[in-house]
Amino acid sequence: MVLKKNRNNGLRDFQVPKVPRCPRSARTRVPFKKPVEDDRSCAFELLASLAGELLKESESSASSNASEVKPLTEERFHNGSCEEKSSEKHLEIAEADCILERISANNNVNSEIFKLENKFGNLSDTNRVIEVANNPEAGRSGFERLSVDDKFSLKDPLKLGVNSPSLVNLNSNVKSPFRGGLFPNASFSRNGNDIKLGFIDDDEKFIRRNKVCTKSKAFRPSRCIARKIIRKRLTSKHWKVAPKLKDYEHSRYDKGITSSSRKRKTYYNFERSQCHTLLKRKKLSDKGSMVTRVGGFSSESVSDSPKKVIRGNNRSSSAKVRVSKDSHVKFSIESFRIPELYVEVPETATVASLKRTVMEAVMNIIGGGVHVGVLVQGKKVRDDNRTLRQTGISCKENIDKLGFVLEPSSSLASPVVCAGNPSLCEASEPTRSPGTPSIDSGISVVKQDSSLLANTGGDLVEINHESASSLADSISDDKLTKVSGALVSVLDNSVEALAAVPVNQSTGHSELVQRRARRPFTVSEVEALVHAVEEVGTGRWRDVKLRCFENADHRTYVDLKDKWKTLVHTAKISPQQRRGQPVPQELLDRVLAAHAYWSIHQSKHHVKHQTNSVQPLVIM
DNA sequence: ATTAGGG
DNA sequence: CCCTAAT
Repeated sequence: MVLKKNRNNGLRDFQVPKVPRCPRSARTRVPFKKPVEDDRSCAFELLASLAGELLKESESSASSNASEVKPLTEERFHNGSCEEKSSEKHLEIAEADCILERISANNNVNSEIFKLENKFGNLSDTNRVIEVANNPEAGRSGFERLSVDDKFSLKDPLKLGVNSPSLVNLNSNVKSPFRGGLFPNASFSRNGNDIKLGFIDDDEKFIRRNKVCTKSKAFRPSRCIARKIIRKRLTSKHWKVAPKLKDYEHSRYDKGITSSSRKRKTYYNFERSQCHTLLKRKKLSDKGSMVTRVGGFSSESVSDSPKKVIRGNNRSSSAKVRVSKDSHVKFSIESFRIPELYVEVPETATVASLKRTVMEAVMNIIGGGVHVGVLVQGKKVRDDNRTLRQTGISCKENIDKLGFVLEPSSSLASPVVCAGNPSLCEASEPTRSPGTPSIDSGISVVKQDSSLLANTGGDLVEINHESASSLADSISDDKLTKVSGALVSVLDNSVEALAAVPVNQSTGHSELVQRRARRPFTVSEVEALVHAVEEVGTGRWRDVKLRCFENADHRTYVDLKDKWKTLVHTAKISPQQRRGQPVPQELLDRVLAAHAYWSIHQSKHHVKHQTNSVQPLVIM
């Protein structure tokens, strides 16, 4: 079978014609320099990149010539006149500004969105593969988190990956009380007596690159905090209180974060001010809140191919199946549907923040690693091992509903963040979107699980105050209100009921709360962990965290503790039984040594010594 | 908020 | 990783 995506006809929607671009070389090095200005184009770029990746993937897997996908070379760029592109860019931005202004002015987003759609639909030029796409993790959180004073090398985008801890500092003259040796390749930076491991993580870029944020929790990026809160909220199965609207904000919101701790006060306040917009419940209660739903960007462009083509009628994409001899099926995918976006902004939000919000929503989707889902008869084909014939995709069959959807990478089970309206976060099957809320601008973004689209045949659900409260049910019952428009603007002013209905309750899908994406510890991390434990001892995970993982926000002290637990276990079992990325035996030995040592010595006995001076410890 | 331990 | 109980 030939899976061919014609470069001229296919994937047109992801092509980027006008969008200004930097040369590949420049993109890889400077792309994050001025994220704010670039984010718009970044989305387009990512779209283009996505197309490129898809193209590349399919072609390589289909034994076609993968080299058809060529990145824009510097050469090409120069030949292509930077100035032109640059001016185009300004045009684009200006245009976008206009659109968004119109949107905000009229509160009528439909027409404008359609125009945007058309824009997307006209994208042409798949000759570019954006490096970010190489590492799904890298681009997920949005570029705007990268500060200008980024000291990390951006030459190699792959370094931005979670599992690629970048070295902050290489002076690793860190003595281990156990080994008395040096950490060879560990990436430690010495900070007084603290050894910190510098990690770059998509979610943490912001923190790490902005010192301000690392020191005081009061300045912690609201996003992380918010995510935690959201998770917590979504996690708690019993928060069913239906306070009066008036008290809602306080009773509900404060409940979670009001704490006794005085010193965290500012933190909470900050958190609150930043996060309140996240809680869609509150939001929805706000009279002026506007929930916008952006349908997938897809254009149902019709190919002018004269061939005998079965065109997929699925809303999720525009696909064609060409029948050819030797029972090969040729697909011509004209457009993909991008998973829906949920965007919610207060009326008082600025246009700029709306832009960022939409931007981030898009980024979250296409930057988080995208897979392709196949839909037949409106149903998602889940069994990847089935043949096309078995699936009903064959020359004979009349494939009137063949569709493709872009969906978040299902490999990592990231949380579906229902920043605003949890009821919209339908739990649906394995593919969960790594949605990340954007709260920087006081705006929340919710990415809808794309598989929802698939399961529902891609129908859109109208959101309004009537249907919102029962939306979750509607979705799960497949009683979807079809909406012709790609975007529905909602002025919601009475969703009290909704606000009080936990997702779990209304949907019965308690699994909704996603567990965090699995993030295997790297050797460097293990190294750091071992080192910290050696010094601090077990049972003081907070200290361990502070010592070596303060900047690795995705590693909680619980994580560290758990990791230590597994390390000890790993060290005990035979190498054959170990799985995952192998941990150097040397480290495992240290683990055992430290474990043995600290199980005898109470770690508290050594507290003072550990904090200020490296106290040589006797290996048991 | 942390810690410890089971799942 | 998650969840919880106990601090």
